[in-house]
Amino acid sequence: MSTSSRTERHQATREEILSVAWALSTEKGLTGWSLRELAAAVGMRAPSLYVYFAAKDHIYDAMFRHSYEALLDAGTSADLPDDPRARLRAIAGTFFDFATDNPARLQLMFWRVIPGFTPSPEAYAASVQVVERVREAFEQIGITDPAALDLWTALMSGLVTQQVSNEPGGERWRRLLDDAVEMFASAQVR
Amino acid sequence: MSTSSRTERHQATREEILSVAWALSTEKGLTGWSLRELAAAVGMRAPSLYVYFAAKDHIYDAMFRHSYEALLDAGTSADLPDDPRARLRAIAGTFFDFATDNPARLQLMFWRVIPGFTPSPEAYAASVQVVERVREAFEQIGITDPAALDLWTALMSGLVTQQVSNEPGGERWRRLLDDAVEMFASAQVR
DNA sequence: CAGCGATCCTAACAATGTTCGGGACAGTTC
DNA sequence: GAACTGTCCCGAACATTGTTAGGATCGCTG
Repeated sequence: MSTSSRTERHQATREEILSVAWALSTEKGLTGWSLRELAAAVGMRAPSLYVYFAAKDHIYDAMFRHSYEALLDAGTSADLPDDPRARLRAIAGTFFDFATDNPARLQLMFWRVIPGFTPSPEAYAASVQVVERVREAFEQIGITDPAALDLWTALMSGLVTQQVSNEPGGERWRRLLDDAVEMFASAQVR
Repeated sequence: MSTSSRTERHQATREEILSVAWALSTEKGLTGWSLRELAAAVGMRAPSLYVYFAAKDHIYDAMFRHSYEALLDAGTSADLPDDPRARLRAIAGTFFDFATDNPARLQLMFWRVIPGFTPSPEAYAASVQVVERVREAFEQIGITDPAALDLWTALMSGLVTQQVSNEPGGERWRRLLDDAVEMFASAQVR
């Protein structure tokens, strides 16, 4: 286990750094911590972080990717009802609750909070996969129009954004979710 | 004109600084310029800016306020048709075009792009006024349910956000606007 | 055992927003 | 007109940021 142990330890440290970065982001905001702070919380000095990440943005990139993979997981584990509208409501609810659960994560995923940060192709692929998953779900229901999918993503992101930026922790837009789904569904059958 | 000329010149310089800040933001991004850069473009050094603004965030605050006042202007100058749905379409179109016109402005108004920046009460009041204006317009049409207004703002912000962050300069979500309005309107009459 | 690469450090760099202290000049007051 | 006062602007400096350079240590590999 010699060679493997080396890269294994490397990987383990990488993930510990990420885990601490998440804790700091949740506690002090996505941009509320410095590399020196992060390093100290892991038990090292700032320059040593560069052994594991080439730049601070690379840490954000890994977090970005993790977020979308987590969303994919949340979407997969949720079991969906058969009735089309109930199914849409379930998808919407899962997404909304996931998105509003951690504001720092939401900022990273949907807002451009970090100046100059653009997700890497690999990280971006994870986000594309999420949309693809929704597309498949829509197809099963019988909604194949790409425009409908675009409208759906706009509606969902709008609701979540309003909730988090105007009434964080509240339910004002959460309560509208079923109505919004109903509105969307009715517009599809014409 | 002694005393008045002093404060007048002060005010004029303040606005010149803001104007240059807008130019820099449009050209290099909302957070793509430094105080030294801004100062140089106005013909002074960074510390002198503090004569006019107590901090960089105060410059952003003034820009934030200006943005919402401009949106209010755009909403006021647009003349609205009588037919309710056509009226909604006009409101939506005005808003969408204004919001997507300047990405830096959109970021400042609706996204939390500047770490730690929160609009001052006076600046925030301008944004409240915009929502209030929409509320009045809705009232005239006959939509008085506050939930409908919340749904509307979510829908609009979602469409604009998707357009700017996924296809800046394009029309993919702009084309959905009338359909979105139709969907919203149909859901109100039940 | 010799060597080499991974890991971690201290020191330092450039850039940032911001503060300090002082100089120049216009306006007001005696 | 002289003295004062406050505004405007500056150079120097500070703390903090992400990041790089160079060197020491230590463990795995030949």
